[in-house]
Amino acid sequence: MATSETSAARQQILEIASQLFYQKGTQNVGINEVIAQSGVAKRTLYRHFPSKDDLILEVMQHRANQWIAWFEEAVNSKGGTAKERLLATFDVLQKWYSEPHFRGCPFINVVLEIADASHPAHQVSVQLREKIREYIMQLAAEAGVGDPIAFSQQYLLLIGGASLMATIEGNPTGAQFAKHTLEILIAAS
Amino acid sequence: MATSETSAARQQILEIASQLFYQKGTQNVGINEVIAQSGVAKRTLYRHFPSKDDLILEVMQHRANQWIAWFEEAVNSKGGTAKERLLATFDVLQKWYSEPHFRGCPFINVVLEIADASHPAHQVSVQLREKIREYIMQLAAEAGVGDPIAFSQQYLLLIGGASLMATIEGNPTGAQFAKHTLEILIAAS
DNA sequence: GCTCAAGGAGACAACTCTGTCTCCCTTTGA
DNA sequence: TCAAAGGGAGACAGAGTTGTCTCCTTGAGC
Repeated sequence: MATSETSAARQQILEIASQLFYQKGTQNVGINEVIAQSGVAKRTLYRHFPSKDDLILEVMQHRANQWIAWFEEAVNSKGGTAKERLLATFDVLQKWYSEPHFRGCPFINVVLEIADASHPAHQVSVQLREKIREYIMQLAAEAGVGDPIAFSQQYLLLIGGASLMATIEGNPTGAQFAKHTLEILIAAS
Repeated sequence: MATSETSAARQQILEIASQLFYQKGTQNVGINEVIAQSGVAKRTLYRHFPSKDDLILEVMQHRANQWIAWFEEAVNSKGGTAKERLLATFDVLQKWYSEPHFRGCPFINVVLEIADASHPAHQVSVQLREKIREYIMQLAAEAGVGDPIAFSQQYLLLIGGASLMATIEGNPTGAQFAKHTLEILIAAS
């Protein structure tokens, strides 16, 4: 029997909502559109998700888990020294920015789309940033960077800046500027 | 006689809308709230601004003009060498991030809040970024930086990253990380 | 075979939003 | 003096939103 957590309808709703929320923005997608695309009854959606905000939260949590796993895996599979992997992060990101349906970093998008800072989905993005920082800090320590904590903060600046450039100007090459900056930071440390 | 461009009601609407849009987000402020706070009739608002999108556009254009003038003035008044002024930009920004009612960079906010990239207000932010870049490029050239164009792009990364950090984490100290990074970039050029 | 949860279909309530419209008053320039 | 424009107050249309409710069907485990 399909339990409440693994039911096909639930998975379908999450998948469709994830796509729609990303492509059009959470605020520009109505529940009616989600159920129409999912081929699911409204009653069914509200049985699994008490409110639209709950649905948004769960979609973002799922997306964040997927993203960090994908990111670390993509970087680690590049191999090489820790320094090489640090630099490779921006190659991975540039590929992401260049994907045909890229419409900005979903975690930046959702924070700014939902102006209310107390919205739970806001925390998902903050926590993801922290996970990224910790991963980078580890790589930096391994690469022998002088102050890995400060370095990881500077990294957050660069990844945020590059993602913003990709989002606002639709320009994926911010990643290369960031990579170049990172190289200088490592050399100077 | 108060012409259509300088009328008191028009100025009042722009001012109130500017505040409300910034504090709560353009999408979370209704026309009814703008007119209630402005003490103006709905008919009057629509006489001056054909639609809410027109109002948003005009508010953002006004804000962008104000911002770049304020920024350049604040930096130039710091005096010192071109290099010192370049670095001082992030002191100016940190002060901005620390203001009591700071709620993120309004130009980043509006782009991501209005998910539709074809909205005219989107262009205002893109153009402002370009104005910032040109201003920085000039300073960089004056400071004897090797490649002022590439440098100005890297600067956009840093200002975007710092503004994002201030917005998402409510942490104004991103400006100091950015300043430190900028110092290294200048030294390495 | 029976029970009960999951699901489909969709009406409906109770909002909110933008933009239009009417009616009337006030100010000002010719 | 008078016409025209600016403005105030607010009803209203029309579309949109989230979330609730009823009624019906299906299927799996006991």
